[in-house]
Amino acid sequence: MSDRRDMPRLNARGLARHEMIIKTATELFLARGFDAVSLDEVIRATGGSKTNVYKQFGGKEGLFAEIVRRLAADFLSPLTTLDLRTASRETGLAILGRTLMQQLMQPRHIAFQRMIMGVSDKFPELMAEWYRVGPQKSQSVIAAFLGDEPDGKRLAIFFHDMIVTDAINHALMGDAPTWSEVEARISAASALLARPSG
Amino acid sequence: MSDRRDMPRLNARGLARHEMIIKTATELFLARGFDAVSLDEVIRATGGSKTNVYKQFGGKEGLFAEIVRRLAADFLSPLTTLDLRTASRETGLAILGRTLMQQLMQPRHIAFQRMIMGVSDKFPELMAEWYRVGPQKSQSVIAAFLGDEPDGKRLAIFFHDMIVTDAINHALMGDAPTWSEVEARISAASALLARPSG
DNA sequence: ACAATTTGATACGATATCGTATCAAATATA
DNA sequence: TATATTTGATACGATATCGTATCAAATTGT
Repeated sequence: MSDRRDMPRLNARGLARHEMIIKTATELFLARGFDAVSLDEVIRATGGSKTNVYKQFGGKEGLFAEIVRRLAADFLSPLTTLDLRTASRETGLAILGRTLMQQLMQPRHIAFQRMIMGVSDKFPELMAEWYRVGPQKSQSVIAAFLGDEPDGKRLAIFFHDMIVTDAINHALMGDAPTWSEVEARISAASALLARPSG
Repeated sequence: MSDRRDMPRLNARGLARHEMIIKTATELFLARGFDAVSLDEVIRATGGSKTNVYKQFGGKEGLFAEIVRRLAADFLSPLTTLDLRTASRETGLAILGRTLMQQLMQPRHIAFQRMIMGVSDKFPELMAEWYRVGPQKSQSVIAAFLGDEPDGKRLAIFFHDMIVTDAINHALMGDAPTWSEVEARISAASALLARPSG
């Protein structure tokens, strides 16, 4: 329903404000969530005025949606540039796992996950979009590496959730695991799935 | 810092109000989260007056904390009454998994998980308490069934996260898996962990 | 250089929140 | 029965929110 008739064509100044609003609001939303951040606060921190937010994004929810979409797409970009053609099954899984976890354990991503889950009832479509470009994408990359074996898709989900879930839960409650603990789990999970019929 | 000097000794009426407030507020918080529910609304739906909330719980946050503690402890109670002494490793895991997922896939639990994760930055200790009586408890039961094998604790976490994570993610975005899909995952995970050196 | 559009600063209305305070009604206690 | 305590209903102050409206300043295009 976003009606673009009222959208001004952006100046250089307007474009700068557009990006600045997104940048500032991103940090505020990540730090405190959607509800706890007011538009007035975003504008105080950004400069300019609310005019921009309402003309360019339609309002607070539109701004939030734009921010979530940008963030979600960024976290997993390193995963697509790996070349695993010479790696063994176990080694390849371990490399995938480490690359993935290096991204997901960043405080920004932890904050993002908290933010998106907290509003998943209010914005289910945003959560769905996150899932597609987040967990689902990771699982696809893993499944592609596993090849065409039966149940490859399910095994990819298993591997993903084995190495990701508990670490993120701990991080969410301010008790992130050490990196060596993360690596230990990746090794164990890789070994588990590398075995013949697995 | 909850100072109990101002807490009245509860009447029969007072006790009834105490429980009624918790019951009403529980449903409201589950439905819409901590921030979106106002105390005035809780009282409108409960009857009585805000006097009770402030004298008995200290305020909105105290009420929320009490509610989270009660809910968290309830979800997994069925898990402790299972007798798996005659079950094979694979069958026992499957039974544990099904019992667990029957609880976790309930809409009330999905709402609870969304609620607790959304406020995990504001109330990290509440999230920690949830983790202890939730995932950690489940993992303990699973580990106990697996016995004293090396890495049993880690395998229990793996099994738990393999069957739980993806289903809950889908449920959170309003796309809960069918029960037969849940069972298929439980079977696959049980088989995976039932193999000799697993 | 001048007119049209976009952006900035600010004020406003309507509404809502939390926590406290007041005083009347109901209940418990002596 | 008389007194003390708890509960109910309500009002209040301070503060905050969103979305809109107004009008001046800056920038763009002709």
